[in-house]
Amino acid sequence: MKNAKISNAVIKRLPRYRRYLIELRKKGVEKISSKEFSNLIGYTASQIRQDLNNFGGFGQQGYGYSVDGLYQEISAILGLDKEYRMVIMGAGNLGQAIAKYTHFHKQGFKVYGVFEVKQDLIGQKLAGIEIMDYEDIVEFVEEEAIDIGIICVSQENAQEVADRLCFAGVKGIWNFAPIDIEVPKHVALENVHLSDSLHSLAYHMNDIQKREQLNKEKEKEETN
Amino acid sequence: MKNAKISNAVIKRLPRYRRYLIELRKKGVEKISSKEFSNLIGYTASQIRQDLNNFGGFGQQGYGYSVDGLYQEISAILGLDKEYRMVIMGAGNLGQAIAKYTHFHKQGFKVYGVFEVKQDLIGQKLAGIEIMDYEDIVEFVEEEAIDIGIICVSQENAQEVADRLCFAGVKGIWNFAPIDIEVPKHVALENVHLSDSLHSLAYHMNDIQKREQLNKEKEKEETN
DNA sequence: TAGATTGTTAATCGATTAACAATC
DNA sequence: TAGATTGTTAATCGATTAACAATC
Repeated sequence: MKNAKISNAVIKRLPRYRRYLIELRKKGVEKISSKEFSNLIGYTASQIRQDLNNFGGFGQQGYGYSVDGLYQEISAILGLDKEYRMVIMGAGNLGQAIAKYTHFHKQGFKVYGVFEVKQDLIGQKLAGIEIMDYEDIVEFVEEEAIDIGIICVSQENAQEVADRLCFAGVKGIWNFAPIDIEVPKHVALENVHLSDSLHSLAYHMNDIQKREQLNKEKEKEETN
Repeated sequence: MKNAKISNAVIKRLPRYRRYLIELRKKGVEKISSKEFSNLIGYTASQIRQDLNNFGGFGQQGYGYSVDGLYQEISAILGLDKEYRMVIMGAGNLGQAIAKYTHFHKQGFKVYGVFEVKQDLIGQKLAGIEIMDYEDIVEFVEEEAIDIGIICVSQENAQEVADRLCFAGVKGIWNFAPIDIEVPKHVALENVHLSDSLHSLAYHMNDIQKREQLNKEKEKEETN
């Protein structure tokens, strides 16, 4: 159990557990059973227990789980008890928005620089963070011990930027470019494909409408 | 086969297929077999054929799939042959970035208004789009036949904004607030939980490091 | 001790992969 | 016709759910 590979399905649920635990803590709830948690979060009690037991026995038979204890455990599993040093690649709209978005900063994910190729942007400041020359990225990552590179450049440049970041030694890449980039296996990669997400939304909207249409037609037939 | 519910795993792969087909088309490739496509995209040939056959027989035995034909089919399945009328809720950093991001506009997802409660922002323009009073959202959605509401407000206000949008009659909600909102079942919902994504990245970074550490220790032991 | 709820094993379900007959 | 590759059925794999003994 100690170093078995955990399935990605489980990992993707952890941040969600954590969000609900934060809310419970705010409300002053001290303990919760897997059944109560199930009613709240919508996963089965069985799945909750199964998920948590991948990492250890955090509960207590006959009692349940300590809300704060579980929150601490999940935070540690995700590595949120550490700080992360980040750079943003690309000072376009998305890069700027992320630089300004304080939400991540509060959670220990801190932006130390924004990198650009456009000479007119270099030297300016974004929410107190300097925009620097893309040419200086490797040196910066090494000297500032940067952990994460956030890719906010165009599809065309994303792979080259990723290569440069990996060469410089980042441990993780958060990719917002609408393309599948490749990274060496010792670098973690997380994609945020916004277009894909929007396309998926479009599908579901149309699917709902198509089903409503079909139901109406069926009702009509039954009336006849 | 015609109106069977398609699993979400399949739907999530469709935009990715489509992206690769666009690239192939750009390169002038006219036909592709499931095996060639597999090498390119990284899914098994079997899965590709299985996925596509949920919607119909788009291929031809002994030949393969027409790149352009398949692109058209998948676009139609996703509903990308239509236009979508959108509003952005919240003119903060994220709302502003999305308003300015032209990528979606080019794909037929058009923003017709940004809504805010902060009086000092109302009346201003963002990339040519007017910032309007949140109080006027219901009327606007009805009059302008808005399809999609994009939620870029704080966690605290997200549910109330979603309720208002659903009441006004949007068909889909694209939620960027870091909270699980609830919508009636006739409204499609797609979440972009950026924090969750970042937390998942943190996990994988730490997991890689832990494994490297373990390997090193094991090697040491073997040398002794 | 009795009741509650976990941790864990076993059963089920769904999704992916393999195999192959159909057919271009 | 022979070769290639699909569409589809069957087998496998992994993830979810159910069941229950362990234990607080």
